[in-house]
Amino acid sequence: ITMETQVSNGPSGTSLPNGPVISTNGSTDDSKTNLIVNYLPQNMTQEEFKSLFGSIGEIESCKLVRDKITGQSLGYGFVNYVDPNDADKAINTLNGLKLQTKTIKVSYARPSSASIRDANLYVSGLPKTMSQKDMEQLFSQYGRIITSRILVDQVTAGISRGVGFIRFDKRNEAEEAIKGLNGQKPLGAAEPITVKFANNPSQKTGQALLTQLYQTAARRYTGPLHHQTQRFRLDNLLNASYGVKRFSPITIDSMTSLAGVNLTGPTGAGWCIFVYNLSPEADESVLWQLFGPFGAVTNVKVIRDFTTNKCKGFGFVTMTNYDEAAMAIASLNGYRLGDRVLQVSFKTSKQHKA
DNA sequence: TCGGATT
Repeated sequence: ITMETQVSNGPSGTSLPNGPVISTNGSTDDSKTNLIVNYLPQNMTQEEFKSLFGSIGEIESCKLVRDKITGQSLGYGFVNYVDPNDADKAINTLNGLKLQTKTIKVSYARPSSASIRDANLYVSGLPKTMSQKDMEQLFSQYGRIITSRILVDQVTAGISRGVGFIRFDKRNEAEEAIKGLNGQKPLGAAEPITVKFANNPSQKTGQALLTQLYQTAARRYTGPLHHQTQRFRLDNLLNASYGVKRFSPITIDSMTSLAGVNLTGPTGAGWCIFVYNLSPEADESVLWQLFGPFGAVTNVKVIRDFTTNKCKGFGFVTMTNYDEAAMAIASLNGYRLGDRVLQVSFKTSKQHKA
């Protein structure tokens, strides 16, 4: 039974226990007081959130939305004011406010409803030349777009990574967009795009979650002392690596002269490392174990054959900090893992050499 | 012997 059915015949202004005021048409009417706030800084706390929006006027309720497992902020929240005028004032004064690296967005929240859930799409294979506006234009034929984004390379600042997100107002609009656009080539594009429902933010591996937690904690509490500690630890690791057997001793300096390396840079958030000569049985955990000791690892991937599901002999590791990535490469290139000698280097952007 | 990408 839905809430609407329960209260639709009740008198105007019926209050449910602990609940909002229900209007005669059966829906809560907080459309003029309830706001959604997006693009909050990752480290903002519930208290800071409440304090910021409480400075505008009396708050009926507010909630910073956090990950169920880690408790980490998901970067957005809701504020319900008592007075609609305060909600209006909050939009006018706080929308577009720059907090740290983020520009927050403050707008009226859409009424909570099952039909607006799971309406978020993940799009990949986009032409690098396609702008956010182009993408919106392509998708807008299927419904009302609430938010959209194209992910860009962090260093070249602005080059599209060819992947993005589109949130529709309604789930059925998102479904239609998948039917209409998945596997299709946009106007004049060479490759078809992939359109599917986006993952939830908390669908990472346990290890990746731990890494993210660790990194967030490190960012929050780090200081000069911590940095020095980290350096000291890396020096120890480097010294320890002298004992590693190598079939091809190589220095970081000599690596930079290798073909393709000059094209290397951090993609997304970190430095991508190519690991070759993994066994067919290799899995992600071996990469975490090999690279984790050198510093912050955000992602590992073992490339497998689609049909056999066996490792194709190589994988990728993304590390946040250049120094740590360089140290891992210097230490693990030539490392003997079982009966194999690993080759480890920064990933090149070349397809492959003949 | 260099993928796929999850705000």
